[in-house]
Amino acid sequence: MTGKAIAAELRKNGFKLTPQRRAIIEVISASREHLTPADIYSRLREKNEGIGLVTVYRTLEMLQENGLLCEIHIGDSCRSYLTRVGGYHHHHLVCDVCGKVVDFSDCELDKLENRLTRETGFKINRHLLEFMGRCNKCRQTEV
Amino acid sequence: MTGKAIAAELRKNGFKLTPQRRAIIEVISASREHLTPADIYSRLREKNEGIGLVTVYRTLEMLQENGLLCEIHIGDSCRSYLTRVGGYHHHHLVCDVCGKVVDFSDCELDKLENRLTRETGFKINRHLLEFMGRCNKCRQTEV
DNA sequence: CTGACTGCAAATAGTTTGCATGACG
DNA sequence: CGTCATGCAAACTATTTGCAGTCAG
Repeated sequence: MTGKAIAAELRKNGFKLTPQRRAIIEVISASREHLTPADIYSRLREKNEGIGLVTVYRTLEMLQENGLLCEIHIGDSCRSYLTRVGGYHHHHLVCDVCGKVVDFSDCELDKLENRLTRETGFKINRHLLEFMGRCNKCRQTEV
Repeated sequence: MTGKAIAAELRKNGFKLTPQRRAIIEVISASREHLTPADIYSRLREKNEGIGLVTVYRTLEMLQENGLLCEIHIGDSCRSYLTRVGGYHHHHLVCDVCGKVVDFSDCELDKLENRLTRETGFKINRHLLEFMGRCNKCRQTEV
């Protein structure tokens, strides 16, 4: 999903498109990695975008509510990291060493979900699935 | 896993069994729900156990490193919650409304894991899987 | 005995809120 | 123009660290 597509989506939902929001969307769209709010903030600073950290937080919250970016839980510290914009259902494969993230979408969990629904009486709305390991590159570099 | 089993495991690994640690283990073992560090602390306080919040944090960290309890990510705030002791591989089904947690162990992810390994070159070490929804009871109570 | 453990206080990190100002639509 | 958005400062929450005293083994 491109930055422009996101902007269009926001406009459609009645949100204002400020320079700050554009800048934040651009940074997220341009990155292949996962980013924390602080990461985004510092990248904006490097680009000399006058922006407050508070605005980053508020914009991220807004984007998330609109399903335009997704959360990820990495490592022991379970802080949320934000990955590039999706809009589509997908999951992550995260490298413990370098932090590289690979997306994948077919999680084949329907059968399991159905079984759990049947056995527990839960109405399942969503799920969180993440694989953690070591990427190809890091397998070679580290012993 | 009982509190005693955990104590034995700790002793085996060369950790000291202080009254504080015993108390914390007891609280966790007794609870069927997920608990935050603060939850555990306040329960201990109610039981008039003289204990510091810091000790709770440090003990939890220690237990986690020994694989004696497991983390869970709930809701939007991705703070870690700690559930009853496992030691065995399992996942959670969490109710968004009341916080009830159901464990399940057979996640049927081997096939997916193998495919991802093949396609990405990752060496996958572990995974995080959680289902979120509404439990049987809460489906009836709320509209 | 002695190193591991505790607990206070203070530091740190991350995030949220109040409020006056500013600008998108 | 009105309303929503920004950004500073300050509040708040969660967690970590320094350090002196304490205790399990």
